[in-house]
Amino acid sequence: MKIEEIIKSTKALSPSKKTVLNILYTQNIVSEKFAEVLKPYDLSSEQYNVLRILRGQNSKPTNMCAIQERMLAKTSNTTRLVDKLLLKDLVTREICAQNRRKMEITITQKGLDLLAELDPQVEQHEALFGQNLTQDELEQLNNLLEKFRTI
Amino acid sequence: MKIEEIIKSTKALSPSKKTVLNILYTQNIVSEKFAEVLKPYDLSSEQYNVLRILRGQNSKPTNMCAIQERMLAKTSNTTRLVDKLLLKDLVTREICAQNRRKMEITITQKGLDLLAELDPQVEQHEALFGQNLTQDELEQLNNLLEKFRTI
DNA sequence: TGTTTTTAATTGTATATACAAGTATTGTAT
DNA sequence: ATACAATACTTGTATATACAATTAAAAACA
Repeated sequence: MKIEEIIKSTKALSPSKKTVLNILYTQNIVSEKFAEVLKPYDLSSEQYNVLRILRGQNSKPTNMCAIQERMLAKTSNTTRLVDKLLLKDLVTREICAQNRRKMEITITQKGLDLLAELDPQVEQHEALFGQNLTQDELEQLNNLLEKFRTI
Repeated sequence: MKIEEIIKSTKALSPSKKTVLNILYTQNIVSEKFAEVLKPYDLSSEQYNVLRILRGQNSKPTNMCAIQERMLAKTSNTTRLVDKLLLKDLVTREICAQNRRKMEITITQKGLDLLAELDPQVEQHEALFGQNLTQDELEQLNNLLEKFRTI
């Protein structure tokens, strides 16, 4: 459905405005669907993202700064996300011996098992959206988005 | 910057995964920049969106359902957004005489003035992102996003 | 008419975001 | 060595999202 129909706009919109709205709306759709995938596991997409980052570090201890750097939403509050993951025993948190200001966050086996269980479902979620586009079109979309956000 | 660099991914990502991440990340950039535009006016993007919808109804009284239908984030809590706008005298809220379950939300002159002041800045925000793309490319991007989210 | 269902909106609770202020540790400079 | 600045993280407050439960009014129906 065209974005004008979705927001029930009566007047025509400029191409730039349409693109901004399309990006916001598409993100909403993708995120809602992803939340559905995670819901049975009582995990928010932000918590999932932190776990994924920790595994990406080959499960080595990672400090808060490094996690934050790798997150999509650069301003999200990593402390409180890690707090939630700690309560579920999906990560551990220890003070770094070399620099006592730093925290070492490590994904637990339970966390790794959870991610392993989620992997095929996450892949399916991504493939679901990709299905209507060819590889070429996906690449084209990626290039256009990159160009668009470069200001 | 490519999405792999942004999330500092060491391994290659599937085109679908890249697109999902690109959409989430681009939305973040666009939204952050938009929040900056609104900040001096002490208005959140969601509050702005409600005001824009009310003006779009030619400033006629609009009930909560109609507002919600036009919002991009379909699950956002319109009651509490309107509460905030009421406190700032940007809208009024009255019980509908025909159907006392419904609420009639109307944008005030103060709300209209605020939007009028914001209009050029909002347009500039959108144009800023569109500047690196031709009209054709913007249209292409709109079509690809529409195709991508159709599942 | 009285009961049930549907509709419209509000409220409660948990989570997340945005941003500023605060605390503790380390680094640097005199 | 002491003072000051920078770094790393936490905490507080307001706002927004997600979702379920609740309230109130209107519609449907027996």
